[in-house]
Amino acid sequence: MHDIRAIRDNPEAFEQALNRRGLHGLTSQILSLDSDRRARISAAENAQAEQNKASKEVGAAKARGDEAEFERLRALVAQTKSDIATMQAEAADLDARLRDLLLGIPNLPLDRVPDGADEDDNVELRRWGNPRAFDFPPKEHFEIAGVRPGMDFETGAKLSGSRFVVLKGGIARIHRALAQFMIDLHIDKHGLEETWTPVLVLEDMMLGTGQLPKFGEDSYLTREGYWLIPTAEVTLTNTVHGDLVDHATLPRRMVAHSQCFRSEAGSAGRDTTGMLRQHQFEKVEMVSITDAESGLAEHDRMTRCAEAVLEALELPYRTIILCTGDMGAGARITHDLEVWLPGQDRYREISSVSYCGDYQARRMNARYRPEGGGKPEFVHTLNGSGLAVGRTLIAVLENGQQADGSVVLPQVLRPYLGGATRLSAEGVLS
RNA sequence: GGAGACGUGGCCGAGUGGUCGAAGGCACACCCCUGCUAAGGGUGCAGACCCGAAAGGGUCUCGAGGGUUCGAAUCCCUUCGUCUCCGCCA
Repeated sequence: MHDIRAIRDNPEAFEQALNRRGLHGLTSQILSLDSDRRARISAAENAQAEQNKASKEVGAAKARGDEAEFERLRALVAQTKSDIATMQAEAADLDARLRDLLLGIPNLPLDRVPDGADEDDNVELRRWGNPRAFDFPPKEHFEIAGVRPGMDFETGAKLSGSRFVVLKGGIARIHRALAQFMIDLHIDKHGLEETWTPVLVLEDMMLGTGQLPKFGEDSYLTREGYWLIPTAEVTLTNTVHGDLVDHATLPRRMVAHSQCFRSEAGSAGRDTTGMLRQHQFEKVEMVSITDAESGLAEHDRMTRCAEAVLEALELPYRTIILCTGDMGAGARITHDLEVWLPGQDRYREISSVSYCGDYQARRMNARYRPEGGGKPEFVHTLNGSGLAVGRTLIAVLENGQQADGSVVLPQVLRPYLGGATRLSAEGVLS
């Protein structure tokens, strides 16, 4: 959510920044609502001040036993009461409308974010690793002989419908090993705090990180009113929801391995084969809560944390910076990591690392007191995948596949696989 | 699921119809004293919003929403959250 005062102080800059997001004319709408709102508030407050004054005099009159004056003032107060209620209602209505409008407006891109309409305008920052040269046509993950016994889409569909999968045997173990490896790397090498959170949350948390009010159809809502988190960003970030945290505890760097649930409304027909896009998947998520000064540096640090996972797994990738049109609503800048998938012969998103500034913090009302005292300031929040586990599984399988249908696995997974380094063409670890 | 209790400022915790935005403690900031792995004294210190160049003034907020009342942290209703006991259960 945006700071109305910042918009008032510099409407041109705000409008220009929104234009880069493809939004036009919102600023004048906001300002006009805001001035109406303030006029109403002033009127209501002045009326209230008068009533408060009269109320005090009522008490004084009563105390000195002046019944006539008491009755006169009482009647006066009663009379102005309904007027005040009307003015207050109007002010509250305008305030709510302004808030709703502001809640629906995306964050402002930083200057360094490239302008663009869609993913074609994203800018590559760097590449790591060389895609392997195959002496046979590489297959997609679900076509590889060694994978097929352990990746059961039929049973997944029977149990839960499309976009669900059942993993078995060696595949299930590799999947689990990947998640364990990632968490260990982040806590042992990167200094993040391992965190375990609920996957069902209250509605206010979804508002806090920005999934609501605009993107509710992307997530699942239970009968009891709980939302299933689409990412642990929701729970990790909202750990400071409503808090005034001690500055000395910043930055807070957390990592969680969680189930994620997405309805994938709007992506019907995309990535329908394989387990690239599922309704339920696992992700290792990183979240940092920082102060205003260190947010951007933290963004680079977090990007490095995610890149380190891919490098340890020997998976070629590229890091791109998303253009204004491709960036999520809450972000001021986003780095995507795209891993090389030889079966698809292209790079695919496997991590997204975003710096949100104080956008989420305003929604959550999460603040810290600056060092040496002073007014509380909003924290800055960052989130990034480190990494999407299912997609990492795909990348490991496709990049390690052999002509005979077996798969050579990354060395770093060995301790997590009972010493195994290969998945045979029959789907057995060895 | 049954019964009950609770929700106050950064934290703890008093306060049961007006003099309460709210005692006291802790934490924090500054000052004084003292002098060394401590302690003592003083002062300040909730947030949001509105008006104002500022000084300053005003409004609201004691989980949230509504009600009673001239007046609500305090009484009533609803709701969210938390806790305890019982039941069930991984």
